[in-house]
Amino acid sequence: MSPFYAAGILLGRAFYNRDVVQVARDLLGCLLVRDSREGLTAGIIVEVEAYLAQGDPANHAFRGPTRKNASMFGPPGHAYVYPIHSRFCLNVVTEPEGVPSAVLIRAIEPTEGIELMRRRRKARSGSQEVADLDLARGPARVCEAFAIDRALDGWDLTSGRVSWIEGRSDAAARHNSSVVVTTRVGVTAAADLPLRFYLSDSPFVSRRA
DNA sequence: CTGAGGATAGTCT
DNA sequence: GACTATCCTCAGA
Repeated sequence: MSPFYAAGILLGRAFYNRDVVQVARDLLGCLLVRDSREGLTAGIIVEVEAYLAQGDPANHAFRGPTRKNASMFGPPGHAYVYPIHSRFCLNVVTEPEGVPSAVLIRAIEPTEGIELMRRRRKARSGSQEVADLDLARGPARVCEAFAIDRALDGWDLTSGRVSWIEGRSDAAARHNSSVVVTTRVGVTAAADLPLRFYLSDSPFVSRRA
């Protein structure tokens, strides 16, 4: 297996500097970590979507660079965080600098800091208790549970500080019996492209095919 | 389970 | 000022 995948090892620039679909598939089972003043949260990535640099009108960079999508044109391994409907979504930039492709993190299975995630999600949903299965099921919920907002737009995820991603764990690999491929959620353009990937046996996936 | 409605930053006219 | 959007929640069937 590629050294990219080593469990507990920080994913470096080379991991992200590859074809966006390949990176998307390889991110399944990896560990997203967020270190904040409130504490540490982490979880296994179970669902992602790819946004292509070419021929993909659903990509925010489809019509060229703007202030909003600037991070997508930056180096691979940086975060692209953008606001939507009063919430945020986290993408990971892939392929060489100047090529605006990215992977949307759509759902995570929490493994560390679960109590902190419960507090954050509860606070954001009108003090209603949030089921553990729903803590990070959906891209905006991921950002709420992990306290990711616009301040992290452009952040270098290979720095190993504040927020980063580690290679696939053995436990996740065992669970990763198969990957399901479907069309992307919530996009109206290029709605037929098979660019959503999730772990088939994870109950933390946002929507099943 | 599905569908309607809330809600806000960025972009365009 | 109007329109769009990589969504979420909840009411109703």
